[in-house]
Amino acid sequence: MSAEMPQGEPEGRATLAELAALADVSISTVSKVLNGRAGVSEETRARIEALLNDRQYNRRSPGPNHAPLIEVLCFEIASSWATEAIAAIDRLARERGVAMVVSGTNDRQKPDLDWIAGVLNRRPVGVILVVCNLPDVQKRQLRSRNIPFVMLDPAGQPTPDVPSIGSADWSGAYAATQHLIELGHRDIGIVTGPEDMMIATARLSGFRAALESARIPVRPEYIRRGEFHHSDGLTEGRALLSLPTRPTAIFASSDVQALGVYEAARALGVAIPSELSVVGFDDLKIARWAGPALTTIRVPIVEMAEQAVHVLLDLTQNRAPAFSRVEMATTLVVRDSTDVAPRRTTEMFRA
Amino acid sequence: MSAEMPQGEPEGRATLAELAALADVSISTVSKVLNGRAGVSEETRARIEALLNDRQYNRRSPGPNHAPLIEVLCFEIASSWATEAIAAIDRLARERGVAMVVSGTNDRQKPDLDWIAGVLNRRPVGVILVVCNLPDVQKRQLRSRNIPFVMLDPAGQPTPDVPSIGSADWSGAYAATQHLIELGHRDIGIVTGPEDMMIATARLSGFRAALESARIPVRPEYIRRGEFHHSDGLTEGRALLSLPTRPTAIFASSDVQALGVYEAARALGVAIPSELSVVGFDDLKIARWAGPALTTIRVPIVEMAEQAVHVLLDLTQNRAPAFSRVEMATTLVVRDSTDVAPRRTTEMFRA
DNA sequence: CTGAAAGCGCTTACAG
DNA sequence: CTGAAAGCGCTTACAG
Repeated sequence: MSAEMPQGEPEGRATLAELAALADVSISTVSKVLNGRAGVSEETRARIEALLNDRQYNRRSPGPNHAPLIEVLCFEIASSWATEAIAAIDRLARERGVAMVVSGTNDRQKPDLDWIAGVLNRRPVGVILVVCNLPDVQKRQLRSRNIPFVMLDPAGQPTPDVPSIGSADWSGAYAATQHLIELGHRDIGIVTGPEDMMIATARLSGFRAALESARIPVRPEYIRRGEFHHSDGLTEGRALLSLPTRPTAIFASSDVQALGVYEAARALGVAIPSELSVVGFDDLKIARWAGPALTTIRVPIVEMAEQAVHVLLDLTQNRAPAFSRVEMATTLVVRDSTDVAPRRTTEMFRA
Repeated sequence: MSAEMPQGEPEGRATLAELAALADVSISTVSKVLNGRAGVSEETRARIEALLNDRQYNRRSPGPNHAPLIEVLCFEIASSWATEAIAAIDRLARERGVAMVVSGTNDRQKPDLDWIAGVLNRRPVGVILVVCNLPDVQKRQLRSRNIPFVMLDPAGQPTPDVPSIGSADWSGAYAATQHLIELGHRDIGIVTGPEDMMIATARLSGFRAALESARIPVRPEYIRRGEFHHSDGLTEGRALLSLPTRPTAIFASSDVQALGVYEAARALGVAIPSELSVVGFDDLKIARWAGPALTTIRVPIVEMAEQAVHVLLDLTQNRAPAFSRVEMATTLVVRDSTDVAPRRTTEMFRA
């Protein structure tokens, strides 16, 4: 037995075999639980999970060599939204002496195949999912290793067992639309986000509800589907503005989209806000910088990110969070891109 | 066999068995070389080491299965520039199976006090400094631990012993200014970046040089200092446009600044580009989205970030990089914010 | 749902 | 110096 023996640790970390003996099951079964595979009764799974937890399986030993990490998985890492969230997470995590590993999803809603392997290897304190979700297997893998996770503005139907932090998208969209209605607009178009994203659906739904409350019929041709990108705002904005009865206001489901609508309007010689009012959603920095400055719905990204870090650190200390889902209030920010509706008849004949 | 199978990779990473076959030795021998054990002839060892290197065999770092990490330290993590760089680094690093730890500097040019401690603890494969620098002590700490580092667009005087990747700022500024001169502008203002940042100095210097080449005197009141922010573009832009002889063109040292100049012009009722031409620097996405679309100097952020990762991974394998400093070419991108100089006296006539 | 068994990638003591 | 063989920790297809 040479000095190379790596088992210098006081207890040595548990092996599957030991755990199997303790739980009175086979090694295979422990392995399944550890990797979130199916084919284990709920009871057995619970017993083994408790054991894994108890024996700190594969858990980094706390001590001088412990550099705590938070994993952040982002959909569209280069988007302004993700950027502002990352910056906020970084600031708060740094205060707590926790470093931040950032990964992109390669622009899909689910992580790369080898992402989870890296995470399990790194043994982070927790995981924050920014506008993306995890397959169930991976959720189970994280849970069995006692790595908590939180969703930030989840795109899919939030699962009740995962704490998630969102924004009040429906009421934001309602407020945006109401603002336009109060300005006298009746012909209001919308560029939506992708159908499979909850936030897009919520925004569309809030838009509809506000119109219905005001007894304004919802015209199908005024509803245009798109992604949240600039190019979608441009394409769908152009489509809306080329309609026989063109809308006098457009609600874009994101600020970036709204800038696309700006470009469409510019190209077609439609003046904002005198001939067309535009409302965005998010209140990114670019909303303030646009010309004219964009009226939009403020999503409190920084506060949301801070919540996410707090909840995660609570969970890390095995403190249950106070909620499973919270939606932070959105607020209407009126700037220069919205104005009273132009008079239909005169405007139509001149154009 | 479900779709979850993680072994879907076409090539997978090399196994000892494969390497053994290639080297025509036993698995045991490869294992010995891999772990620095004695009992292998120098010749065999060299052959196998070459192979390991060649096949990018995943060397296990000290500690139980260590996942490789790149550290990225960013000045102003939420800036568009940093964002685009981070996204590019992430993409490339992920391809190589390396994760990315991102830290902000709390908006100073040097890292937080406890940053280096975390880095040494995490034992990253290397460090990328995005628009920031390290105190000498920390450089020495990294060197002594064999952790290579690279500067991306360094703000300070580049030290010859640290590989750094920049952009051709001087020639970019020269090209921007020349473009304005060719359009007939003579009264050209500039909003610069902070004096202590090399890139700001280089851009100002290129501006001056172009004017001097064209024998246009440089008026001191046309040179306004600022940070690279929107607010500086606004403040200094307003100052320039309020001058008795107001400039007909403004060169902003960053795109974000240029949008600030847009806002100043809007506030003062100065039309772009008919009454005022504006050129930016960076070619961020927002440059394309601005109204009018911004003429700017393209800095190849993505290519620069990729270079940084490549150099770092080269250094990791103890291969010296091909250079200590490289500046990637910038290019003039003409869009809609620049036009021929207005005739001083009849500037109201243009439609 | 459960576990025996085959197997994988790796390490190591040991015979040649 | 070299490699056959035993073994370790783990995963997984499959029989029950």
